[in-house]
Amino acid sequence: MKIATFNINGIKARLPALLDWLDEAQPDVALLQEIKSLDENFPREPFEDRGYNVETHGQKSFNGVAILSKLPLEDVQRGLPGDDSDEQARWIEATVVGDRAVRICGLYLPNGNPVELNTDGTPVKGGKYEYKLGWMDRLHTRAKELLASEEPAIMAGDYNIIPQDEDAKRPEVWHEDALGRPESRAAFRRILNLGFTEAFRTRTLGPDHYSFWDYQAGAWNKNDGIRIDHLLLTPQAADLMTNCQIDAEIRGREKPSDHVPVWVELDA
DNA sequence: ATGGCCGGTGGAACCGGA
Repeated sequence: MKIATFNINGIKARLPALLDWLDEAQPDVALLQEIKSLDENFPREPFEDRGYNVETHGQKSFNGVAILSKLPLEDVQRGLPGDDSDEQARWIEATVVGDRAVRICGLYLPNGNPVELNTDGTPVKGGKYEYKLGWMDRLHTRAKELLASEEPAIMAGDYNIIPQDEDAKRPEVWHEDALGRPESRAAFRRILNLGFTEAFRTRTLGPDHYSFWDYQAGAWNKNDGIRIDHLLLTPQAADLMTNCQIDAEIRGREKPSDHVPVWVELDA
């Protein structure tokens, strides 16, 4: 079972590029972020024509996540539990049944900039950085539940976290940024330390592996990127992993997203 | 060499992104 995550930065603008990649890469499951679309405006037909089941969790203008799956999707849940006042569409999960059932969660973790801190170092209430860290606390809670199930499960998406300095071409640029600050990295590690496997780094070590290049300042041409799109696997899923890759070349194509797909293959 | 963006909204700038 090939499972990919891809922040497409707008379904309407990305439709041709997304369909080209789907036709080539042939993922069984694609988790999409930043669809920037209401559910009723999402163009389902081209995906259904290709044999994908489509489940969306969108909102107007911003955010929005979706699951495309060639296998049936069961028990679809929308929204990350833990805060009924949170109206941002950043989480969707469903069970995909192949040879085995796999619980698959797609997420778009808040960016968190600008970072606003009180003099004691705590994030300012109501600010975007507090929202990011609070969202990660809720993710930690959901992650514990997934582990407790002792089933194959995956949490994949745009984490907006640069895990380590080697995950950025220019690490010093990110040390005060919400994507690379110590508090952000610690919150990510705290989730990993529950027992998750970050798929990419089990198979590929070293620098110059990125999943995002800014549209500005020729970032792609200079390979001035960051690695912020991740797939986290429960032990039962990690034991099934046979491959994990970043489709970086997609970034150099016509009208690309600023992110590229990252995928795993599970023997499931 | 240097500087450099893009999508959505709504119908011009502005917000949000990372």
